[in-house]
Amino acid sequence: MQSRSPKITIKMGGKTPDMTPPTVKSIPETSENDQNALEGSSVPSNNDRKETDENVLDVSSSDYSSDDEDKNKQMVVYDYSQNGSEPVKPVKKTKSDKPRVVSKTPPSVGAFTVQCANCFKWRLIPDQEKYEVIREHITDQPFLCETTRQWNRVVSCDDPTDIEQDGTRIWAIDKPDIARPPPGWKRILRLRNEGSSKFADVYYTSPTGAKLRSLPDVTRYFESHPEHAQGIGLGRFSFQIPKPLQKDYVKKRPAQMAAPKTPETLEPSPVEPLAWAGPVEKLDLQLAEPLSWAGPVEDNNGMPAYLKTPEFDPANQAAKKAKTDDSNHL
DNA sequence: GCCACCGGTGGC
DNA sequence: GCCACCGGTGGC
Repeated sequence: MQSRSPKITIKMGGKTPDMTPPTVKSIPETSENDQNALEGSSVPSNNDRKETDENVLDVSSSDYSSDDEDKNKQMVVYDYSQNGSEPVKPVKKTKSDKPRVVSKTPPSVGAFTVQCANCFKWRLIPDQEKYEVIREHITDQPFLCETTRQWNRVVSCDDPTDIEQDGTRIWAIDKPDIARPPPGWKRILRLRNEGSSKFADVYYTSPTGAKLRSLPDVTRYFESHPEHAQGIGLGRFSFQIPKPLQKDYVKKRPAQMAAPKTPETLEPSPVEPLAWAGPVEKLDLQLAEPLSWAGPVEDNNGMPAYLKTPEFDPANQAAKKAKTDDSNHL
């Protein structure tokens, strides 16, 4: 096994001949977990959530070049994110005279991949169902290259990785050990567009076609359909969503403003910090690109050109808000 | 800060 | 009217 972490680099947004080696840095947040995963420790460090053996989804990015929206959108999932990197945000600068151009179609999951616990190479999983089977017991039954024999594929740790983080997709960390949906049920993961307040939504469709988006929903459903509740515990349902590696994919909630300390003076406190939420500053971020749905994973080789080197250093957040796009000019 | 949950609504 | 999608927030 490799000594150090295989690198994950996500690049997207700009096109840049790679002048820098793939930057591999640990993602601030995920990195610790990654470390843990690496060590095989199962203890999530400070984070309450255990994110040790996550899977990572990669939702496509896309290029932004032409007017035609033939972009990729894929999501890939793997296990053991033992590494991290600072994803480069798809910052697209445009004259934002327009408040915002909503309603782009959100990205979709394009592929599932799981990382071998030995060699850390990623193996594509043929379909969601197999992926869910693997994910369900990923902690107790770590995924290995040879696991692919389950679907008659012969691959070993000596073979090259199936897929790389090359900036053509958006990657996200999935939660481990999520139960498979009960028979007749489906678990649906809907991704949101970049800049949304959440990365994705999970819902379940029942055998009767009902769509449930929370545990209380499920409970209510079972109450009204006792006949379908047969031996199905709530433990079979999980609404946990994956976490994007791209740190800024999800818009952060503006910090709560502390209440003014001073009780009062006679002044009518003219102050009013407009809520000034982020549209402005984040603006560049939110024009990601017109994403569209790239097909299945097979084409993972025909990667569109938009690679950008992440000069972005996780360490210096400063750059974040500033124009990252300087570097982004086409 | 994260996440579970649910309300709102624009587009169909 | 429905529903896919998004925002917000309370609780941790």
